[in-house]
Amino acid sequence: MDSIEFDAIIRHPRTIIHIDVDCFYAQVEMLKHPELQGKPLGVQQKNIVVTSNYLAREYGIKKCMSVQEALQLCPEIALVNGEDLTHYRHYSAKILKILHRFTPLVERLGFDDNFLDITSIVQKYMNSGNDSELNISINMEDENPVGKVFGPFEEECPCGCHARLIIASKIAVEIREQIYKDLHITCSAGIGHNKLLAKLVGSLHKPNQQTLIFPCSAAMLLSTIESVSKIPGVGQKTTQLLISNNIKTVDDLRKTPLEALEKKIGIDLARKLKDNAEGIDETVVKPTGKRQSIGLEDGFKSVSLIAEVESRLGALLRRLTELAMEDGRIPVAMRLTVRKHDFNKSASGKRETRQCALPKYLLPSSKSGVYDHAKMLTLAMKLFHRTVDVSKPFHLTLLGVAFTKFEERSSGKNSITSFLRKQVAVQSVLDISSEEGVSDINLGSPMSVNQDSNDGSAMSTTSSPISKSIGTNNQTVDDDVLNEIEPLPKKTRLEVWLSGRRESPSNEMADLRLSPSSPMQLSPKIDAAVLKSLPIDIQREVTRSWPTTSKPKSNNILKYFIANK
DNA sequence: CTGGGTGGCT
DNA sequence: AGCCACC
Repeated sequence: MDSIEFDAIIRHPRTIIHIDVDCFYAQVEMLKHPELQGKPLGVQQKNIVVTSNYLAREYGIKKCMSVQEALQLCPEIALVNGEDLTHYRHYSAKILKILHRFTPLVERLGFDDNFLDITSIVQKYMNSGNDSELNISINMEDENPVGKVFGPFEEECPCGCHARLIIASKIAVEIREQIYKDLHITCSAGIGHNKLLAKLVGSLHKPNQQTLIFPCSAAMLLSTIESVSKIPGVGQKTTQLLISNNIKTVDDLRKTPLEALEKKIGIDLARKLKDNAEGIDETVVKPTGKRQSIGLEDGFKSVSLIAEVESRLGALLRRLTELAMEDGRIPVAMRLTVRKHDFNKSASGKRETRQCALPKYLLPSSKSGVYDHAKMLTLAMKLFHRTVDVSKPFHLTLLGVAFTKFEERSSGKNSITSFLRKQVAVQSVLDISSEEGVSDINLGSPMSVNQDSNDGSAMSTTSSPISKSIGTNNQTVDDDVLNEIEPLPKKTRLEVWLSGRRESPSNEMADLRLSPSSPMQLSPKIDAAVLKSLPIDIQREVTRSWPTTSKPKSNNILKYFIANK
């Protein structure tokens, strides 16, 4: 037995707390809507109730249940739209700040799931009865843990972990109390000597509770969870792989010899799972740094028109650049995500992504402080054309855009890189201005193409930055990427009209929505004229009925304007 | 009739 | 770039 294995089995040197915010989205929504206090509440994204408060759960509402199902179980449930994650992100950041008061060793999984390695904090309390930096008093006299304890209380482990875990349970109370005091948000906690145990044990008693596990109960806890799918890291695919090998429970996993398992599922996975089955997990708490990507997605029933793709991407990009500004770092790559409608499966198809560099001149200059949204959209559309063959009909069910790499800034805003970047930015502004005329390119007005009047007539007399830059084929020094873009077809009236609509996130086509009870907002006359103005291939595309699971659609352009949510 | 994010591995 | 996983 080597020393690592030795450590894992009879020494338990680390002390880990897992903090899980109770039904996070639902709690945030209850804070936003105090009038819903005491009522069952669900958070809805598209047709899904992604989470609910505990009152709603009493009716049997589960995570990611369809709205219809949820309403059947609990007709009086209040449903709140949770597609915009801004508030959740906000609270998540506040929670992280509180956790950082205790230790920088915080690993986040999602917005509401955190591991803290408090080994050194516990050590300080063990040594001196307090932590000089962490100004929190802990009752060292009481030898009993706070909160629940999983498993029988057996004799102390010779490595001394019992005392450490008991102190940790008191620190967990402090953490939860501080989060509640500052934010009025409740959390549950799990305390153990590794991440696996801390996470699993914390889920035993919720909400607003905490549970400790001593190492001697580890194997028992793992037996208790039964299904292998409960092991963190074992998702749908791995579960199916294991089940196809007749392994359903953790005990099945335990009974399978390592050598046999390695042959079935691969050496790495086999070793990890065999360890986990015994409650062994040596993975470290990896402090979560800055996000590696910042992205937004929008899902929908179907998008088949380039104009709508452009419109939706424009909306996503505007919000994305806001997020990037909040983040403060400078993105240097852009990724586009699409999900194509899959006719073979009733469920959603797989995603495809395309990435490209984000040229420096697209970044906010220190002068204007804004992104050039028009060129960003042009770049995103270039990625789109690289992903989707628009010469054939396409039916997308999701569009996403993300910034995926960020400029390293060695120091603050006076660093040499920052200085150079400003010079470049200013230079590129000058270049554009001198070639196009300052009045034509409106750097200070993001996405003017989409923020112009709702009345499409304005668009016919004012050229957008996009059409301008294409029409003049401008060759600024920094156009090394954009000048490769094949010229977009001149905008049709339909496209102009569509892209000129004011949008709201996830509701871009609201103006186009037709309901049986409301009069049509698009007159048949305009309809025909718009249709005629389309290129012939687009006409065919727009008027073609595409196969669906339901009855064939009529050859009427209006159906493409009917709400797709 | 399945959400909107993230990160890691290959 | 895709797959898988997590919340």
